[in-house]
Amino acid sequence: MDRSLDSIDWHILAELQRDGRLSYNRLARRVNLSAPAVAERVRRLEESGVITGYGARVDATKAGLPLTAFVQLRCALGSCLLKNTTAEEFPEVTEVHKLSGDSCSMLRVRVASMPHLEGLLERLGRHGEMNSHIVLSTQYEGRAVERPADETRPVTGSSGWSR
Amino acid sequence: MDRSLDSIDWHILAELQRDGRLSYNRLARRVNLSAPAVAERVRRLEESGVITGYGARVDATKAGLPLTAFVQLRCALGSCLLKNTTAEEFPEVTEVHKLSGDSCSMLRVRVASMPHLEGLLERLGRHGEMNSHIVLSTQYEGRAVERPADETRPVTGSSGWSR
DNA sequence: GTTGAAACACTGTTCGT
DNA sequence: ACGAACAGTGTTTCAAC
Repeated sequence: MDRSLDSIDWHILAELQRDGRLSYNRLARRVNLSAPAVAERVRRLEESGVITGYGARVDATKAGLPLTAFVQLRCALGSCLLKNTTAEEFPEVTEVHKLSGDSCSMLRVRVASMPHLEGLLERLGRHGEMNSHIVLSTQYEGRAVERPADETRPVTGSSGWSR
Repeated sequence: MDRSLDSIDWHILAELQRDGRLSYNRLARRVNLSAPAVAERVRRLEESGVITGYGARVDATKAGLPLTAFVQLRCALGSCLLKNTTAEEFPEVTEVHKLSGDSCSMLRVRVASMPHLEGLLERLGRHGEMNSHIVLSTQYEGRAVERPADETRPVTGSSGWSR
């Protein structure tokens, strides 16, 4: 059941990520399969959890939330954000990642205005040392999950440390 | 045409972000409107660019790309990543943001394995000073674009600096 | 995995309020 | 301008090969 994806699966994933409303008919034509066959593959991708759902893509800026920032948080002892708050308290926080390295987490936030960001950072700052980075512009985003190139990419060896 | 979104629009956006395959019939029922009325609103949201499309959500880990990292890049003069490379050369890079502050850009990357990441960072490192943060786990992600709370959030004043 | 058929559901339009 | 019904079309899903 955890068998890897073949190239037709990747083709299906690419098409569905580009247009999640494709019918099995059209999708089947694009991947050169019949509708029932493609329906069965999609069903398997959904049940195995590779496809988690379908959603509309919304332009946050056009919707009135033009500001994005990344916030690195180094949690203070006993006031870790993850253990002391909920997602509902911080609707501006769109992502929370635990990190290796000197900050324990990386937050992504989205706000309507600079005062809004200022207030948010003040509320976040109570939970530890903060390092915020305002996004001036987003050059590239929303790339589809693609099949990784299976070519082995050799890393330059450090001759002085190899034996 | 750039008129702001009312609460029904936000309700529609919430439903469509949760399930992009909702028919106008079901959607209309959920927002207490008729199908033609809701179809017209969705059409406007699409044409005004608030809704940019519909797509399948794919679990990158389940698809064989379990590693994510953030990379802050401080471009070296004359070898800025954005001006000297293309998206095709770096399929692992899923986002590129220009930043304020000491690093000129924040990259988000997604790879299949640690050697894969190592090779990628070596290739990226040629374009400037790098600061990478490996994501250990993602606690929260994919939050829908929501209506911002319009309550003004007053920021604590700094009494010593106000007049 | 493919083809064909039948039932179903959806969309877009038209009309009435 | 909104809501309701109708007709046409496209889709899904089953069967058999």
